[in-house]
Amino acid sequence: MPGEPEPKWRRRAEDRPDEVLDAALSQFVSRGFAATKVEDIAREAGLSKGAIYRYFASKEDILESLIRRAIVPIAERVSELARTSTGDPVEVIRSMMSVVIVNISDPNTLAIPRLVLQESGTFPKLAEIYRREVLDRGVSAMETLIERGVAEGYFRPVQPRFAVRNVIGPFIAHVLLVQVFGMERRPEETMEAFLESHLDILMNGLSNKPEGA
Amino acid sequence: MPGEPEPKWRRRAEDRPDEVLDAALSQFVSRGFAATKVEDIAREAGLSKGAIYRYFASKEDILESLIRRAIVPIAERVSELARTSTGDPVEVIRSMMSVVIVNISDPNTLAIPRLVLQESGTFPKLAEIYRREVLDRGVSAMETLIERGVAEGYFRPVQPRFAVRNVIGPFIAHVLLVQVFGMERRPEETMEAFLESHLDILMNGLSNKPEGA
Amino acid sequence: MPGEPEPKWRRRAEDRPDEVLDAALSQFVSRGFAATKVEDIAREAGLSKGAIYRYFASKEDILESLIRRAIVPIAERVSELARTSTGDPVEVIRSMMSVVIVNISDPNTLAIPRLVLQESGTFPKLAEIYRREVLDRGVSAMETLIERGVAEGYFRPVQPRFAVRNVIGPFIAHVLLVQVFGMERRPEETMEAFLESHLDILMNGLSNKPEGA
Amino acid sequence: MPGEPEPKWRRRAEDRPDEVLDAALSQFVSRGFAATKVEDIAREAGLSKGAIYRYFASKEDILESLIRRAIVPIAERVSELARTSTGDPVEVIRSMMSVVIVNISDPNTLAIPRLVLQESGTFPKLAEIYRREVLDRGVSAMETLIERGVAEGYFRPVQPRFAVRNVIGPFIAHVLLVQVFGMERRPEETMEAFLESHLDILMNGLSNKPEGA
DNA sequence: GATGAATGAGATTTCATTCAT
DNA sequence: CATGAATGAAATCTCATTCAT
Repeated sequence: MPGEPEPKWRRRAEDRPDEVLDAALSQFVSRGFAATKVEDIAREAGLSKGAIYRYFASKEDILESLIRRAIVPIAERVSELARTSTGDPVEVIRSMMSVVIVNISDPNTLAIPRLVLQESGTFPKLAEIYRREVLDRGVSAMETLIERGVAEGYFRPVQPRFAVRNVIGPFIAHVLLVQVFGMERRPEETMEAFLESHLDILMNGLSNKPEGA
Repeated sequence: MPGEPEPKWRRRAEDRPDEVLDAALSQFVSRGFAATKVEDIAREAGLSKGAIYRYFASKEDILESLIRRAIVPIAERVSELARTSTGDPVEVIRSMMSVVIVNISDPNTLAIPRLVLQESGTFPKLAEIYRREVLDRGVSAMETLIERGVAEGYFRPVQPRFAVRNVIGPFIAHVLLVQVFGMERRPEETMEAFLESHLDILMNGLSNKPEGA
Repeated sequence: MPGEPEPKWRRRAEDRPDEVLDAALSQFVSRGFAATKVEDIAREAGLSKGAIYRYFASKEDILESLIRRAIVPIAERVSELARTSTGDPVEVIRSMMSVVIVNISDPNTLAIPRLVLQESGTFPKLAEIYRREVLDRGVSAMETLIERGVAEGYFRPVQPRFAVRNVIGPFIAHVLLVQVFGMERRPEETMEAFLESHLDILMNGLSNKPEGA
Repeated sequence: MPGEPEPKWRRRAEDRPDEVLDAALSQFVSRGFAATKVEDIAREAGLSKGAIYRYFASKEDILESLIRRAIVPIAERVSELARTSTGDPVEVIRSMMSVVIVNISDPNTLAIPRLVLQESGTFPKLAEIYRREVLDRGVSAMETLIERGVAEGYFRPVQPRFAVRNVIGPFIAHVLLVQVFGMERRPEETMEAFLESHLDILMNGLSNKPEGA
């Protein structure tokens, strides 16, 4: 004898697309695109299989929309970075890295490049979108920064196009080892500690050259 | 013995599994595991769909076998590296990197970690095998090497577990940018040039510390 | 009364069903019943999908209503024909044919038998309705007419049940060839010219019998 | 304890396509293309749903193949007709009509034009194929025949392009009335009787012209 | 009433795996 | 043994119909 009939569903056209993408992201990342059923996404998004197709034309469309949605804020952040890059390049790099660390720590942000990586074989378009929108901009901003660092005497005369790899590579390695391959991490190995180590080695090198040598 | 007709269609049965794995590798990498049909593999391997199942229990079994087969020589090489690691650690790292470069340049070798990466979402077992057999050994060998470098005064007092990321990360970044995301590479950007740049920055750092400062 | 705003979006509810049927007819004919979506009909009728179900119980109900609606005037016309059939049967046939020609030239009238033909496989009920309401009456009226023609000496002693086919068949052939199969029509091949040719051959035959032979 | 294990299925790749088309024809005609499930066809053809797709790319492909297969012999017969058309055109027409009657009496042959008619709305390609391969040839052969009949004095000076409709129309009317709309047929109304009636009316007309008038 | 979001049954199509030949 | 025809489970996508708003 409940007074309220409790409706079977609710109309929420506004919020659905984002909810579907959220659900899809989580499913794609944990099972891979091919192994995720549209019904899995629907269930997690809290609606029916058929309703998904009101918002997306196909499963592949969901994937692509997902990547595009995630890319917008990243691209904006990168553009901003390129503009504000004045003063000691080391400090710029350090603050950039802090941003990266924050993002890397958020599974949902990290999920995007993971997904692009995972599915780039099957959907080359994804890799291309990501490269065009994120990498081309981010990498070239970083190159410009290093170039300036060299020109202004902060850095040794390195080749910026290569040096970029030394800046971002260790992060990628860290994420792969820890997140993808599940290498166990000791308690003291925090992201912050890793950042300090990375910056130290990046700036000063491994070599123990006695001064004047 | 020239009397033997030597039928060309008869190949040694013991070679078949390897041919199947070769074909599977090439297909899996270019289309992804899920999008590859057993028939595709059969066609490329030059035998029939049914024959595949004489050698492998399932499509997944092919994938796993593929990873296992590729891992054996890598693991051996890594173990050997750990043993022969005497003398100037810089030289050891340099020669290791040369080996890495050779392997990275071979699409079929590079294909393995790519594949593991691609399919780790769907088959966590793959990531686990790869980690256990390759990363755990390789990374710890590298750690040991750095540890010794620090102990013997070659290197500054860095944390080996972090420093490893600075050694391998730039390679990973390079491969991802170029191979996965298709960032264009200028003619002068050879692997060898990159190796020199990486080693230089890794050892000496970016920072332009004036002597005596 | 010019003070009334006369909202254009409000149409008389009693017109709606007819508008739905008009829209459905046009859609069914051009795409077939199965390939027509209820939403297509709704869009063409200028109302929403849900509103359709206020007037019709199901898509099939629309189809059946459509046929029934079209059949009423035809059946009436046919009954009238049977009554007014006095005097020279040739003239009756000629005037009947004129009516047929007018109707055949109107795509919407022609659409009904086309639709019945198209969907009779899936919905035998349609064929049955059409036969009972139109053919049974029309054909038997025509039979009666011919019978009288024979009895009164206008016609040769033919079998009315067969002769009917010679009267209506050429029209059907014409429509099929031109409308359904798109056989090109020369400018001089007007409906009127065809009617004259048909009547001439129907009455006088093809044979070139010399008088008195 | 039966000695023979009775295999679940049999390999008969040679015969399958034709069997599938036979089954499809029967299903399409009785239920319409859209209402026929691929599984229905499979069941009637005696194999599984999936096996259908070894021989045909899609359900639509089955339909098209069906029409094409049926058209080949018809087109050949028509071409032959055009060649052998010498002597009294009335006799040619009579023998042609006999052929038509035989074919019309075979449900499977009649099924093809019925199917084309039914599905021409949804698949205009079908109508086009049928027109190009059958009608264009058949109709023009008939036109030529009539033309010759007129030229040689057998026929009155009719317009061949119209007269064709008087020749074939009554057959179409007959088939539609009887087969599609199920008008009941009396025992004496055999195909042969109809043929004689049709020929008589076609040649001599309905009109009861008193000799010498 | 009208709307169109949501449902869910069902249809097509794919393909790993089996097994007659 | 090899082959590839055949199976059948499963996945994507469609759309008539319902019902919250």
